[in-house]
Amino acid sequence: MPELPDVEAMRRYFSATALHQPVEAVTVQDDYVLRGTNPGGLGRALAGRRFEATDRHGKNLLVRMDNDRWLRLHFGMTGNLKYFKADGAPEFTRVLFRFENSYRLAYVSQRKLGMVSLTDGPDALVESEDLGPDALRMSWGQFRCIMGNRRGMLKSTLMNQHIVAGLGNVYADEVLFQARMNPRQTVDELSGEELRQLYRAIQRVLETSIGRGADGRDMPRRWLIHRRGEGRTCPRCGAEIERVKINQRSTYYCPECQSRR
DNA sequence: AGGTATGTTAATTG
DNA sequence: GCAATTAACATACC
Repeated sequence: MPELPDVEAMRRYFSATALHQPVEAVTVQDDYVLRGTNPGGLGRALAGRRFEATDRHGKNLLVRMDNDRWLRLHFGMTGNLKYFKADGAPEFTRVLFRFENSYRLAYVSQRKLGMVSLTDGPDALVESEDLGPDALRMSWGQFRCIMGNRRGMLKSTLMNQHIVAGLGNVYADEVLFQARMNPRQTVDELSGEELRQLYRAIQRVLETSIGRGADGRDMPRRWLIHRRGEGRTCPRCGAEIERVKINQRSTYYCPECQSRR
């Protein structure tokens, strides 16, 4: 689930549910996900505080507290938030925030590859993690500048969070499909016009996905996202979709529409 | 048993 | 500094 559009959906969910209420307690059910803190430290940092605002950078959800410290949530390969009023918690809940109104917010991460930490804010996180600009907020000029000296494959470059933050395996494939570019093509092979088209494809794919609630099933009919799997065909030309490994990850693309030049 | 899954990091080599 | 490769991490499913 958690690439940029999914995290944006979670950010909106957090904003709509868990702001402005004092945190009564924090229960860490599995401290594997904590980074740079521990259950006691997290509890002391949050107890009695209120969450006041949310932000997002790439795949990171950031939440500002009333003392201007920030909570950072990253969801790894599996992850979700669940706000509820009841006892117990969803399966695979790793951290549970309990509010004074007796509601709870569960940070759920089945595979425990997510990360929960404290930070001084978005800028501090970008600095400490050496993240590239947010894929949806970067300007064309910024993108052009960043890609200027790169030589790597398009797929690898788009997925590298240190270069551009937010695209993961699924959306990197979708962007390249929409831009009709081969995932193995390298950045330095693109003309200025092609780079511009790639930028536009990133913006369009992410905006469309967010606009549809980041639910893969609701994406446009002609998107590649529906054709990830063996023996599927291209929604544009009917050719068989190919699967290759790039960066140890399955990469799907249409050999006809996305042929190399 | 082995491969796969929407993620990140470190080590190694060129 | 950049790029590619490999391994590791944790867990469920086919």
